[in-house]
Amino acid sequence: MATSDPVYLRVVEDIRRQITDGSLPPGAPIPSRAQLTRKYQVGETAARHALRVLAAEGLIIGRVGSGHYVRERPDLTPLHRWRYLDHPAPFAADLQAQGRRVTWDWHSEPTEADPDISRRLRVKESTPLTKTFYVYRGDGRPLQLATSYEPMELATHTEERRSLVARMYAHGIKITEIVESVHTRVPRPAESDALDLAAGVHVLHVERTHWAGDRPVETSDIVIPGDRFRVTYSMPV
Amino acid sequence: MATSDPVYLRVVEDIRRQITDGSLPPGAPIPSRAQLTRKYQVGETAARHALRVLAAEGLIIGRVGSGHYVRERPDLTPLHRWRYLDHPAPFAADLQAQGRRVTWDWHSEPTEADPDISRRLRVKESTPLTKTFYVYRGDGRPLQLATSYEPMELATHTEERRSLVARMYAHGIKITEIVESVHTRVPRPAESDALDLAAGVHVLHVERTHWAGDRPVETSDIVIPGDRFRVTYSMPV
DNA sequence: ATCGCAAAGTTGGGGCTCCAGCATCCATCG
DNA sequence: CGATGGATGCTGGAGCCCCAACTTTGCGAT
Repeated sequence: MATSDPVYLRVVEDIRRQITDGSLPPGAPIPSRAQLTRKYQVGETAARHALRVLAAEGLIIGRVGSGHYVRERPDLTPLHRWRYLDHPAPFAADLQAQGRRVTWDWHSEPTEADPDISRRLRVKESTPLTKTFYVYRGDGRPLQLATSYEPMELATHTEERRSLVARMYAHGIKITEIVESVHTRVPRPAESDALDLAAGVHVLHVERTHWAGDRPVETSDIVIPGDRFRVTYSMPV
Repeated sequence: MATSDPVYLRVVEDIRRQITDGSLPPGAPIPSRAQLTRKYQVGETAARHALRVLAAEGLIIGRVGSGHYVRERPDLTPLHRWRYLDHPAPFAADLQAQGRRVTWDWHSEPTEADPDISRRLRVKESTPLTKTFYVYRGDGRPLQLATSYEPMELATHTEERRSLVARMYAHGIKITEIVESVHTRVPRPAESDALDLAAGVHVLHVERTHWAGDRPVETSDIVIPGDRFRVTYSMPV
């Protein structure tokens, strides 16, 4: 706003405006470093920094050798990778940070054919899947349920306390993207039991799928009680 | 992991590990650029980049002239600033990005004494507050409700389509932090009406407070229907 | 013993440069 | 006519440098 604002911010704000108001639609290419340098009369450092900030915000994506492009779907959590790597359930890391003792246990079993899950993993219904059921507890009380489905040949070593990402990596599969969809709903009876839910309490349902390139390799349903679920976070402006 | 990994990542991962395993507790100072350069035998660029990444992740905070420190509360949304500046309600920007036409209207009125709100704003119960009620619609259908409370003398110009942050800035108040707490609950009758909720549907309740330094200057309750609320986001790993 | 001030350290903005690796495109060769 | 190969342009990593603004610290003077 003021003239003393860092110059890279001018670039960031101008491009951001163009993206949010639609003049740069999804998929549109962003000017390259060299072009930005000329267009906004800034140094290369500022141009690079602007692109890096926009990429970190999830608004654009850089493709090596090609250029930067407006993302199809804005990416809400580009920089929170670390809190997802060691836990199949979100918020567990946050709860730990809040000083609560989080523990979890799980067991795996083969799963019968489930059209919905097969569709999510884009495999034939006959493909054998491994279903792993997790219960998360905070200070002893059940906090979250997670049900994870993986193709059976990939699901080795689920008994180990290793993250999915690390396990897949051992198979030569590199997880490149996680897609989550969140909504709330009425709990199923089994869920009410497992979570020790009071009558009438709803749950947050997170449907998460791990992708390796354009192939889904794991999908899970995470169920979080609405009354016990309370996340507090802050952001510096 | 591989030796070909960028060197700054080695620094990031080592510091991150120390923070998550507790050897660097909240408030602890992170070595400075110069110290990191020596300690990890990397260039200054790599050291700076590592600190920038950790700061962007919300794990550490940099204080000019002083140093970087482990944050007390990990910051979940450092880089999503932009999506909060123009909307008092979260997800509105995301819905727009999904191609839905989001509109909203609002009206302000003075509010009677409310101990709970006064407590949240840390003002005496006698302090006059302005209450602004927002309704967000996506393609005509009600999507979210928001009720915002501000001290009356700050709440001028709420009739303008300006963001809270910009309005406060005009008062010389710089919003430095936003704290949100999220849980789900049963909707109140008025909310069911306004949101056109089917029976039995629960809502997401977001309690948001804008802080200027250590002083809360606005607080709002945001209500989101559980059935209509569906956010999908992706993250590159 | 306390106050004030200067020096040293630190962040954040900005600049310039080099290079590896990848993508794209076009021209040339079979 | 089609396939191959090279030139060109782009990103991302990395190095080194300079400077303004701010904090912290310690010294020296009162």
